[in-house]
Amino acid sequence: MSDERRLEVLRAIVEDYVQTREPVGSRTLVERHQLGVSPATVRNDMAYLEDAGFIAQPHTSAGRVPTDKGYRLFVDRLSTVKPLSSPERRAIEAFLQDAVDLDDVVDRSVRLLAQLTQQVAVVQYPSLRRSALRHLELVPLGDTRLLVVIITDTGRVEQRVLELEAPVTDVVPELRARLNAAVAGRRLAELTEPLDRMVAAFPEADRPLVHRVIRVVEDTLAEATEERIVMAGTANLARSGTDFTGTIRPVLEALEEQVVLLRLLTEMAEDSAGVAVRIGSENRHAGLVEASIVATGYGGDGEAVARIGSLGPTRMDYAATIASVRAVARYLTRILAG
Amino acid sequence: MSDERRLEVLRAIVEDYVQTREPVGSRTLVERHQLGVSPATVRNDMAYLEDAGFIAQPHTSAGRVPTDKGYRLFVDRLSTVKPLSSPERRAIEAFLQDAVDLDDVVDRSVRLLAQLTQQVAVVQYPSLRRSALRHLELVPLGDTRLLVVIITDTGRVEQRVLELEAPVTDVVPELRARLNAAVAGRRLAELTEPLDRMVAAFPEADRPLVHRVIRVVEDTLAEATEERIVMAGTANLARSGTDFTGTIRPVLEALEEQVVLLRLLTEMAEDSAGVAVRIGSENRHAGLVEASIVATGYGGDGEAVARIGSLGPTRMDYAATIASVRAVARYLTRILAG
DNA sequence: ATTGGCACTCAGGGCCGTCGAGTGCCACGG
DNA sequence: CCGTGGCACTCGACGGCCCTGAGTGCCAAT
Repeated sequence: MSDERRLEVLRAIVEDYVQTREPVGSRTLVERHQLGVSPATVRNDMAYLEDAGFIAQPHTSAGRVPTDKGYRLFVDRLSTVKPLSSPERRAIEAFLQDAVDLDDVVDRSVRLLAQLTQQVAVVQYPSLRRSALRHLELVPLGDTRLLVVIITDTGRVEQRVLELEAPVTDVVPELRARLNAAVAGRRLAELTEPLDRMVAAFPEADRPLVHRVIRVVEDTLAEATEERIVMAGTANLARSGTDFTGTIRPVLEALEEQVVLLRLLTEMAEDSAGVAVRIGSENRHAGLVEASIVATGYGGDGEAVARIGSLGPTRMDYAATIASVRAVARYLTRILAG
Repeated sequence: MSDERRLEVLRAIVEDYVQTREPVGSRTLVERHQLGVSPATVRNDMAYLEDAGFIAQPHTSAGRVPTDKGYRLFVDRLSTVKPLSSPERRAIEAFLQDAVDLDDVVDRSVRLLAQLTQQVAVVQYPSLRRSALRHLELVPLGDTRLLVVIITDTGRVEQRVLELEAPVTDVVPELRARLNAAVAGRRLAELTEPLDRMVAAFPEADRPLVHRVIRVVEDTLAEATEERIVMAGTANLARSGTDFTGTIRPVLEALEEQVVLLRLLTEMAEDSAGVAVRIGSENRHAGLVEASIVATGYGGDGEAVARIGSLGPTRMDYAATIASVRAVARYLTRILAG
């Protein structure tokens, strides 16, 4: 009874099931894969795998289906990422190259990934928290309103309107200059001290205004809830050979809850290859028990600035999906840096 | 043979079918509605309505189902908008009141409408083309790049980066001042002349820069393709008593094509009540032959600035949907104006 | 440990037969 | 001329029935 062979059987089951979407039995298994043993032997191995919780039968006298645990073992130990073909790579690069601004880059990326994986693609906008500041702009609007525009090195622009008690003073130009000197190129974590020092340079009377501006900048950068997510390929959920027992409704519902998605994306720990996989019930969300998510970070050198991922049925082609997600993330990172 | 009664029969058929989702026959019809005639009579009327193309039978010996033409007649002549209950109104108002910025307003509106109609809600962002400019901001990024930020009176902010041949000159502050003087409060259509006059005020050497900036502002405002659309409630497409023969896939696909959606929304002519309805095949789009759209404009006094709508199966409760769309549009307009 | 053999299980598909809602048509009466 | 009751006919939906075939577990043999 070789442990080796049992794993081989599991791999065969997963691959077969992913391809055919039908429970796979011992006979067809030995026919389609070169296992070198008889169906009876495979049956024994299957019994073992079932005891161990890697596979299950939908009903007596049916073939076996991988469980979440089975898929997990498969992606952890058995699957080898298949690199994309070089025409594919070129297509990706060309497609992303044409983007005109950040919105366009993100939009193209998410469509591209959905197209490649034939699943639902999800891209998180570059996080403000981890981005460095490029520029701050203060624009007086009327007498008592001040527009604060925040521009990050990833090209993202965020704006907030401040309602002031007192009329906007003419300290604004100086404040803009000093603010920019203090924040340029810094990240949120590195902001507090230089900003505090800066306040001291202003006369007592102007301090309230200065404080409010600083406050709104910090709040905006810290505000995790403001994270935006873009999605594409939801139609793929309804593909002909649809998976998802019953309806896709709970999945669509989960996808509309951006909060849920964000949590999922950010919580996912990455394995050594830099790609995280969450399988079925590992997603702690009722609507997603039949879904798997493959995600990775992108942007920034070293530390990722946001995440990108693909969501599909647990029965997905993990190797291909992982390859696609990785590829798009890599090109995306390159584009943003350039 | 009263024409009156035939219409009454059609109304009964539509109402019954919308409620039960089942082809309606003559007997059940007279049982459920007070038509005051016998089933046989209704059958004659039905035969007429079928000849006229307002209803159809899925198969011989089944009840009748309204056709697109039937629904059309229904919404045009037979349906009376039912006003929302006042608790509903208060809830809408309270919900929208809490919004903090434009994104939030739009987001809340679309979710709200999806919730009210139990369908897919769609909101077009306030159009740049029809908005008035509030402010322009020019921010030099490094030596040869210039960020142009455009802020409209609807609170929308758009940005573009210009790559320049020559280093950014110190004419930028002056350009900013003059630009703002020239454009403030104006709409796209009213821009050309003041901008042209303004160019003359600059020395020959700076003209190329000035022209490029003007160009990018005009382009951005004119660019219809940049229109953004926000959507919510796609999960409602997969509701239990699902309509849509076969799958919802084509509908999801159509919804992902923002271009298609935009065209639909803007093309729709409004009837006297200010609400436009497109039924089934009236949407010239293969994926939407089983869908109807109810839309109206919002924002701006007099002339609408963008559109909001709800999409569902042709078999929808038109009266209720129209009421909801109208209500949300009205509150949305009020919020944006305040 | 592996294998062939064997008895057993069970979902799915094809094949009626019944049921009932629904239709069209026609002849009759106000 | 319109509305009505009656009647013969249609046809999809539903349920029961049987058969088939893929699949299983177990056991004795190698």
